[in-house]
Amino acid sequence: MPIPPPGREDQSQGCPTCRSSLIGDVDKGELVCSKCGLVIQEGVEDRGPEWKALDFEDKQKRIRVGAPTTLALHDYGLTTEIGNTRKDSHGRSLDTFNRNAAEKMRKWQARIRTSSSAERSLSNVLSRITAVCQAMNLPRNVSETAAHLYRASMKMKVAKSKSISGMTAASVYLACRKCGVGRSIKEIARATRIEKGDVAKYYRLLLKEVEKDYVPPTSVERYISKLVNMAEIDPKVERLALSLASKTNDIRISSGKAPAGLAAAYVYISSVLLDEHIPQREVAEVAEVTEVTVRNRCREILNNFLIRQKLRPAAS
DNA sequence: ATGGTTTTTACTGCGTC
DNA sequence: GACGCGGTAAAAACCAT
Repeated sequence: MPIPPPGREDQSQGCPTCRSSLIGDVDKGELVCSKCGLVIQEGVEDRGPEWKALDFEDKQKRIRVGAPTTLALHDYGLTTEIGNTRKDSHGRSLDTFNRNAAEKMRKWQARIRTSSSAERSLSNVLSRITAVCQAMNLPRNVSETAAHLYRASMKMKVAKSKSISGMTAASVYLACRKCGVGRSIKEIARATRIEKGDVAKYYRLLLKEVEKDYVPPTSVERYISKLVNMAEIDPKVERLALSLASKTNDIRISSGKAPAGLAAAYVYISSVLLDEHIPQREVAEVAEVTEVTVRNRCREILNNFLIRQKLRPAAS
């Protein structure tokens, strides 16, 4: 059943119960009756990720990574196939001349499709990008963005004679940043089995040549959420950490500092304040920084701001 | 290449369970 | 004694110039 464009009504098929017209809710991938709200068909098509996840498990369940018809395929998934049936569109047999012509066209079409070396390498890189994104459980918009970036770099001849794996990693990393998905170079390097320095090198290249706009680093808030998700920390710690972060975000504290360390410090402070007390070691570990860094950030935050614990009504 | 800044490494001492 | 924590010095990594 084809999905009508968003908001537009599809008159061809009515709702089975009230006979009203159907509306395609593209965001949810549903076909919904305009009157009674009945969902006719669910999960018709994945359109982008659902990036609202409450906890880690939820996230695992909801993230969808796939390779449908998009930028991630070298020909956008729009391939023309010329069949080798010996009939024309009306079902009549072709004469010898036309049959030979069709045969030739078919041959060339198949040859051209992936024959140029540029095409072949493009499809190679794109499949690697999707593989990496899949392995890292990244949402689809990231792999799309990464694919787009790689295409752009290729078009601008930046990718020429560059390491394919390096460009893959850099595209994915930049895509993560553009999409606001907090993944560190370190994580990308791990997933692609490339040296961190190389990822950084190609990332800089990409930044300089392709993505000229400023790409803000992943915000501390994102890191906090990520930390909390990964360590399965009580959401109330996250809430406090986020509010502390928003109230104390200050150039004195954050400029030039690794956001992961800062996030770890906020989470740590919050956990202590809420009597959850997650050890420094633990936050440091999931944030992939050292305890020393956590301590230093903590000290700076506490030195610059007076954090008073709000007295809660005595529970006991 | 270089110099300033930040992070890591490695180590020590303190208090508590 | 094991653990969590706070601190320090020096090495390493990072970044802008």
